[in-house]
Amino acid sequence: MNIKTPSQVIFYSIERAIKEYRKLAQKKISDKIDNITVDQGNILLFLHHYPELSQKEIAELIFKDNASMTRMIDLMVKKGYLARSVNNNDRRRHTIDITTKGKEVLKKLPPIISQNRSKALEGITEDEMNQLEHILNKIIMNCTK
Amino acid sequence: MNIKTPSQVIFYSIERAIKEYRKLAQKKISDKIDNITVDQGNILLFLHHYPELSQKEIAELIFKDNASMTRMIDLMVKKGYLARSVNNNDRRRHTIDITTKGKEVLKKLPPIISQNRSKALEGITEDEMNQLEHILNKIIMNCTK
DNA sequence: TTGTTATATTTGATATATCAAATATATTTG
DNA sequence: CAAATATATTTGATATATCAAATATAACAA
Repeated sequence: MNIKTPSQVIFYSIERAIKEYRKLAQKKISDKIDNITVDQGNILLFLHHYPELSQKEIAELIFKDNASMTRMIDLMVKKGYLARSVNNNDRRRHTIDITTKGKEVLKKLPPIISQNRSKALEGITEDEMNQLEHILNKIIMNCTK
Repeated sequence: MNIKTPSQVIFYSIERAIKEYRKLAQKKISDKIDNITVDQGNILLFLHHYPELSQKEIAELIFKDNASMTRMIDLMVKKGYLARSVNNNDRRRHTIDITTKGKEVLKKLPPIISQNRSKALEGITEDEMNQLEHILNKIIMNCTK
């Protein structure tokens, strides 16, 4: 396969970068909190800031499928981090509440996440981050339009 | 959550970009080839170029776990794209051969992939690709070192 | 050569991804 | 209002991700 053109390599790099970051993030979270995945942590954080979110809305925010979201929330309910009840304004929707156990996790999460980001972005300038953001947005637009 | 700093957003963008690209790629592949996933296509391509690859080596190339690789190859054998046999030089390893059915897929794959890349990278300069590559590599290094 | 250590693959358990179909409730239209 | 359509969630089927433990073979060391 000799020398690869940038376009051949670029998606490998994107994929690898996010996978390595997730691996790091999961490791650091597991070191300090039992039984929580990166995605479960994200769900807690979003629900904390926007308590009214429906499953569908959370799914969009963290780029998951509705079916995945049902199962993730199921699991988090089973583990005692969340409680699910029918929303009386719209009985199709569910209201998701964070339990005391979920709130305990929420206390520990932010510093870990911010350390993970710092580590992963070490030596990268604000300017580079903006470039990265800008180019990735182009790719996202190209793929979704 | 008001205004987000670049570092808060960047991993979301990376994740979203690769997910949207994968979605596009899978759709375009499924349009023309039955019953093949993006990853299965990648396995075929790598095996085509490097027939001697072991499962472990393929796994590294496409950033998969060994356990995932076992199951992916199992499935591809079951579907008739690959044949697996013990390597007589090292009986721990398996030799993976591409079947006639697998070769049929291989013929159709490259133009689809190249179209997908072109679409996803439309309007992005070579220079931007190199920048992207460079920054992503920094992230990868930071996460793995 | 035997015991120890290393490597490749598999298996089990659990979590997530994705599509399509099913279910329940809301909303819109004739 | 009744019928048609839309939306939110669930379920089933299949694929992949990840860790840890098991298995088989190879390579090395005493």
